[in-house]
Amino acid sequence: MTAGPATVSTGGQEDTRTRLLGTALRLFTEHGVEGTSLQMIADALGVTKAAVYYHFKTKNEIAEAVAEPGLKELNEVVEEATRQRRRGQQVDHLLTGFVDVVVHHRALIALFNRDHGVLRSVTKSWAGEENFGERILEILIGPDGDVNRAVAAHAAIAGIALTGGAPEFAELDDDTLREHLLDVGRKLLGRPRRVS
Amino acid sequence: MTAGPATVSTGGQEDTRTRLLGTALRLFTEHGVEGTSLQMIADALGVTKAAVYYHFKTKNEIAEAVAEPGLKELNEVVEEATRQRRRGQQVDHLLTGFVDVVVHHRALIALFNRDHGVLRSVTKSWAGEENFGERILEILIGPDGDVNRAVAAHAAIAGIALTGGAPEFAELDDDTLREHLLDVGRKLLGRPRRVS
DNA sequence: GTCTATAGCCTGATAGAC
DNA sequence: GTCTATCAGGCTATAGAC
Repeated sequence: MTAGPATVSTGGQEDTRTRLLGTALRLFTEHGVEGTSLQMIADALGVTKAAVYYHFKTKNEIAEAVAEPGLKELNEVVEEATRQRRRGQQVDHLLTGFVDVVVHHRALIALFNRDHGVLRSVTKSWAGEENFGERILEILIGPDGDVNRAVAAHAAIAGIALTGGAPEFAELDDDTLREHLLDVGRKLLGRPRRVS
Repeated sequence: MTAGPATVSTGGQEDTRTRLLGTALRLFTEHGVEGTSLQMIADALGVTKAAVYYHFKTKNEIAEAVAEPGLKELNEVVEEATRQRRRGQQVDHLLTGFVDVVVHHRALIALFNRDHGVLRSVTKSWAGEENFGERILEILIGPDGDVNRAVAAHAAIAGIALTGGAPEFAELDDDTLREHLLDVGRKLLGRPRRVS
């Protein structure tokens, strides 16, 4: 929010682009991604479809750009978790970090749960970073993990992401939702509750 | 499978319809629902688009018809669970029944995970039966369930469905997958392992 | 660099002829 | 019952004005 252009060397170029992403997010939230046409975005901006096409070559590029903040945060969480020494710390860091990202960007997640399904948009590959969804599962499962552990890890990621974006819990405040989602992860991954 | 027409009083009418559903399922599995056009279905059948429209008024009707066997089974599970006397029995019956349906129809579930997300196609309303996804959650949560229980139940349904349809576990045999998915549900819902 | 105008091709969907 | 012809609307693409 507050996309202040400040004094960027690129000048007003970012202006239309960010304005476009803003209204795109608004329309996506309102009508879903598939339910939002480029025409609607163009009309809301007061420009033509071709003007939209100039900034983003495809509709998917717009969706990716909208999702980027959340994916970027999640990527940082994964990298931080990888740098942890002990395996228990890796799992705990990843779990809490994942839940934080989900809670923080739950509006975004609710959006992508509508059209794609989470495993496709969150767990799959991201622009640049090769499939970092697998990296998340690798850390959670561990080197000596069996099938049971793999199923549990998979269910944890899917359950947390889908539940975090569920409209039923949209009114819950961040802290409460985070605590309950953490509980889901801890039950499935067998991590004890941290002393606070 | 083995859609034997047998001797139906309606004559050869069912023939084209079932043939259509068969190829539709095949194409859906291959390219996803959104990725399959009516043109592709018509071409694969050797007919025109309008011929397809004669049997199904809309593309969604085809998808619903393809998903119907699984939804029908799930509905029976819910009704059976409702008839159970004690609440623990209701939860156990629903959990095992849900896992059974997921495992049995995992190809179908994998299909709908791709385009909709499970909570939209499995948990939402079904032709005729009003939103029976809520009925599932009601039973799992129970009359005196708090928010923590609601989040756990939601995560259990989502986690089981998405994990059951995940391609990573497609090669697993039914019994193994069922056991691990049951474990997920038991951990989240706090049900002890049944003595076998 | 930024946008308008226009067009191509495909989709789901309808109306009406055999 | 089945198909031809046709429609409005979607995304993608190019040409050219400022």
